[in-house]
Amino acid sequence: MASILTGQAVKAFNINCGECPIRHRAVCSRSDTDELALLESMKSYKTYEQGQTIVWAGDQMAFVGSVVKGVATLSQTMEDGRRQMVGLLLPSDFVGRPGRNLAPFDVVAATEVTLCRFQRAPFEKLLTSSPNIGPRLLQMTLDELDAAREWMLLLGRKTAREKIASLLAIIASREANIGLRSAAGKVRFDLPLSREAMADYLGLTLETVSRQMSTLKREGVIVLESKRVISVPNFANLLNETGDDTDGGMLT
Amino acid sequence: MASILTGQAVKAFNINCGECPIRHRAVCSRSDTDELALLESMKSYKTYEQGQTIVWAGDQMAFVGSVVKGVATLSQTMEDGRRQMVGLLLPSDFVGRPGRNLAPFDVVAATEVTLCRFQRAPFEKLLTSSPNIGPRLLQMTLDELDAAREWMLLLGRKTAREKIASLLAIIASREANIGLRSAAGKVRFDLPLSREAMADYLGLTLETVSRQMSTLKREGVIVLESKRVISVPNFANLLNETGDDTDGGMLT
DNA sequence: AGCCATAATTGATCTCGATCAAAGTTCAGC
DNA sequence: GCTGAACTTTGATCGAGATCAATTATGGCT
Repeated sequence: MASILTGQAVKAFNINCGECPIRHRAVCSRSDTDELALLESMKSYKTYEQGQTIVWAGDQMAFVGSVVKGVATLSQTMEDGRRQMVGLLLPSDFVGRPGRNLAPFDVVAATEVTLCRFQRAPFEKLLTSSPNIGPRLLQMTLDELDAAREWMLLLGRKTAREKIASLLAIIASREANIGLRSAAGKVRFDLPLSREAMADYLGLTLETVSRQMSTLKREGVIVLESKRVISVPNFANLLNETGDDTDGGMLT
Repeated sequence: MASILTGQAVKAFNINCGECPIRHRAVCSRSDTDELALLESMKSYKTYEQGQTIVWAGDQMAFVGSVVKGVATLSQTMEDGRRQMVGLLLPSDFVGRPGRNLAPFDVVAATEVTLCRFQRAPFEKLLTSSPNIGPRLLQMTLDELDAAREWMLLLGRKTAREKIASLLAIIASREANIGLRSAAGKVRFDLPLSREAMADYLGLTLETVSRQMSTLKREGVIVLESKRVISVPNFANLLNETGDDTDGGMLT
């Protein structure tokens, strides 16, 4: 299932990653014990503090891996400072591109972020020798592509209100691990982005984001328990504001 | 090289495709004679007339293949009719998604389009047996992803004028087979899209597209030889209007 | 050529979101 | 608990692009 949220919607590895608080999703099948061992020996962890740039666009990227903890963003910036986020990386999302030396976009830690990393070179060697990893990566990338294209609809055609509602619905469903169409009643979740980061993602200004949040709050669609903690009394009401097909949600 | 133009920037197959006016790009290496023969036996051609929908979003898609002639678009539509194009398929671009049964977006013939098609099922079997096709498809998909993300910047942050200039620059460079940074002098090319299709791609209305075209024409940046044939007296001037880094173009 | 349907241009006006500006919050650090 | 910096909200105004509405090409057809 592809999420509109991020190019990295699909989880990365299913190595039983010792110290990781999460289990990476299946790239290797459980029977690929050699691959598992090799991957296990390659991995290393690194934590980045909030606001820190993990990789600059155009720089070498020596590793691939996945987010263990925290939230990172993928974004690009124009010369005059206009910025557009092109992906949001939540825990278990994949980072990096096999076969690609240079990072095409900035990767920035939106909160404190811990990555589980694998050296790119040996990982790519493994890619050619294991019959399972390649197809899995292709499927992941196709999911990211779908997500990016869903976001193109949001950026090109949705109103500010619809954009905000869409973002909140997606974050809510991902954090709560519910499907977007399961229009359950009350949902409560943490918003891991500043108003400015939301604006960068939605193609808006931070003032417009703030105003729309206030409006949705005034109308009772959302409740701001604190600036970064939101609860949604009735998830169906939020979905109604996204502009997406009501009986289905925005996913294919 | 990824193009901002389309998710399908990278060419598809390098089969010496008998009747095809183009040569499909390398998926199989030349030595994979068995695979080549198999692919050759699977292929079939189909022509769609202008305006015809090749596949509807949500429908089964029994084939993969590539565009031989003409221009097709990938797009999605909201219930109320708002439409956003998410990819533009030019000759030699790949169509369809291995491993995916359902089409996520509408595929429409913008001009008369001829596809060279392969049944999806046998193609996927080939995918597992050949060591070359998989990695090639992964690289293609990564290029499409880069292109989609470049387009997100355009949709979210560029002005109408910059959007038009970007689109023209990309089509010009693709049709003329020149790099975006080769700021050569005069370029002349065919515009295979209606004003409405351009608007759908750029997240604008057709009136705004028309107005910006007129403005660029009035200022001498472009010359409208006919409504669908454009010449650019000085390509560098057009690039200057795209909002992208002047000494490099919009590609990584 | 002339006709007609479709595509494109141009004009007038409106509106949503941007911009400029000023308070109000929150929280880390002393 | 205070203080100050960063973040957020709110207000006033502006403007780019949308919308509504005519015209004006254009190209396919008889």
